[in-house]
Amino acid sequence: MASSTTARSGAAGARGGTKGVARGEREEQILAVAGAVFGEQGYAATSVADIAARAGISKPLIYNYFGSKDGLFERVVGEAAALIVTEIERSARLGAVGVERGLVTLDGVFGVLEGRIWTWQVVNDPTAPTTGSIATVQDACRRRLEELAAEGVGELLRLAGVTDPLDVEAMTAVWGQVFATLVTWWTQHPDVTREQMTARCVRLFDAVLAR
Amino acid sequence: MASSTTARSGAAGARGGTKGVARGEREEQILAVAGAVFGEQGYAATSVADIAARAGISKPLIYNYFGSKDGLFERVVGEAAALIVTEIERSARLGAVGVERGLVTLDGVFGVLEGRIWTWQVVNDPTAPTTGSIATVQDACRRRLEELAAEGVGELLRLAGVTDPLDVEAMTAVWGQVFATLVTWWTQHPDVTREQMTARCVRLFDAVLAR
DNA sequence: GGGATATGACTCTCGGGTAAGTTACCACGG
DNA sequence: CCGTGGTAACTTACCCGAGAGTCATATCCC
Repeated sequence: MASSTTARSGAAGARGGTKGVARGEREEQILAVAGAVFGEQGYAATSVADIAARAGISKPLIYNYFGSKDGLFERVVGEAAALIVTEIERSARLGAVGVERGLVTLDGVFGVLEGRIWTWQVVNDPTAPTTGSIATVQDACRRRLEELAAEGVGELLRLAGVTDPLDVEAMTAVWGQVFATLVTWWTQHPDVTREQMTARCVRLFDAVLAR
Repeated sequence: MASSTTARSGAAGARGGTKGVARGEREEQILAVAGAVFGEQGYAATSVADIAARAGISKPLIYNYFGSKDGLFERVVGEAAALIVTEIERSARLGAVGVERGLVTLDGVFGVLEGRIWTWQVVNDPTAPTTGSIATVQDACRRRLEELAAEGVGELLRLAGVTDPLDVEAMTAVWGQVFATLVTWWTQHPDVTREQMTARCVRLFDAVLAR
């Protein structure tokens, strides 16, 4: 029964078998590699085979651990979103108001992202599926940022005598993108430290905003 | 050998044949449909078969006319980019300065986009190929906007005493995204007229910017 | 009849996902 | 100290559907 299963193995043959890496360890390794690759190339342009190759393992192992490409991506996004949301909630609790609050949040996010820029890219990946549980996770994270934005923006505009709800809505969208742009700009300038980046934001806000 | 080619056609059979539509006419029709579909779903999520179905024709006809999916998309993006670039160059020649200039450009772009919002989506499609001639066309269009932005932003910051080149670079990126966000926000609020949108921009700039 | 316009049915590649088998580690009895 | 079986980790080789791109053929107008 077990004598000559198939002629599959041949000379070189299949050489599967454990490499002595425990499940948890392997899982973290895959998540780290997947985060980097997804962040770099985007969800759509990344194949599971890519990640397997970069991690030095085979594709089915990834399916064994995460079930599907989406399952893997969801785990990656989940970790990333948790990191960011935790940070912006912490920043919100610091009690800064108005523009100051925006700056504090930016600084906090810069801190969390140091050395793991893919975190931001992955949560804001425009090529990710727009429906399903992945989108749910991404949306939750973005909505949290949006909430913070809406507060600060509403206050700012009220002071300036603007009350139209659509005005506030549009401005909130703008501020959200300003935030994202500053973060993205930073991720593209690796030589700039977090402190320098925060100082830059302060300078620019001072120069441009009427307070 | 040649007697009975194949049993391909059968009873119902292929029913090709001209429908009396001239080449130029058909081409414009396809471009119009393709623009709408690409703008709505994005490059990656759109199949050539989708466009053919929406246009009421068959897939090979599109290949006959445009050679490839990329060829078609490039034509669509080319038209869209030309429209936008022409408009922002026209706006630039009007001679407005500083914040005023930004508002004039926004208003002009709103005007051009009325009733053809896909124009904007297609040029800024994040799922389009990032290399090749398509990217070249998109980049040229975006770079033009960036140039305009750099001028206005440089001036604004100089007045406020900010001269660091990286500051200017970052702020230019921010302004570019603010512009894009306002346009995108408008495309998502079809009930808002161009005039209302321009007025909104004026209000928001007044409220927020130090002039 | 001839050329332009049009199509059904096909091929080919890429990438997600799976089946089945291979190897290493580990506990335990002798 | 040496099997020996059970299980967890791992791989090769495959399936299958979607979508880009092609070929041979069919119809219409002049």
